[in-house]
Amino acid sequence: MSLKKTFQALSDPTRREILSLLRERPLAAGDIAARFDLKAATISHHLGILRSAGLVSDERSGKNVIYELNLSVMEEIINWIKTLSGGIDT
Amino acid sequence: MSLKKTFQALSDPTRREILSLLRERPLAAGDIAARFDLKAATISHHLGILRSAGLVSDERSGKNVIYELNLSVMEEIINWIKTLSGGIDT
DNA sequence: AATACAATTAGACAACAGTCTAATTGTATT
DNA sequence: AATACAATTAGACTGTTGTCTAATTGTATT
Repeated sequence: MSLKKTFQALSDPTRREILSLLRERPLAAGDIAARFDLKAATISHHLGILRSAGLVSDERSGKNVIYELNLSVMEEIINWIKTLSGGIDT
Repeated sequence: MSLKKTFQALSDPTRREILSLLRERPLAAGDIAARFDLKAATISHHLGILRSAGLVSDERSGKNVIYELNLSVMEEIINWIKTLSGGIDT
């Protein structure tokens, strides 16, 4: 997972909001879509980008596809910032 | 400075490399441009985006314009990640 | 097996981003 | 004040992004 992909994925407000929703618990694609004023197809597209950036994982459960937050990629970002700042203490 | 602007600015590899260059010391726009296979106008454009995202500050010094890294915006990113992870220990 | 529900994929379209060349602005030197 | 140097701005062009509607796939229910 490249930093480019990660930052690009995080640059969209809708995608950041999706991640925030997943903070509490995993959710089905439909449940996520229901929270936005966007078509389900659009949300599916955003979920695809998040998945491809490694920010979420997905698993089918019957008719639904459950999405779950994956925070490990965030480590990469933090490490990159650390190299920039020469090891700032956050 | 919005997260959108910040992440968008960081999503471009050239801009990330510029920030890395500025890690050591402030540099003139021309010195930065000299490190890349891109036209000076293009680099100037990138510097404008970094400035507008608050990631660098600039100051004119005679004929040159000196760019300096500004890390304070990174705090915002880290804080956002922290809210997502519910206070992960990095 | 037929129908319905959940989600994704395909294709179209407007808006935006990264690059270039050419023109412009700002500062210093002669 | 004329010229040269450093940097930015303007305008054009191509490629990418976010959204939509329509069509498709996958799974469950009847």
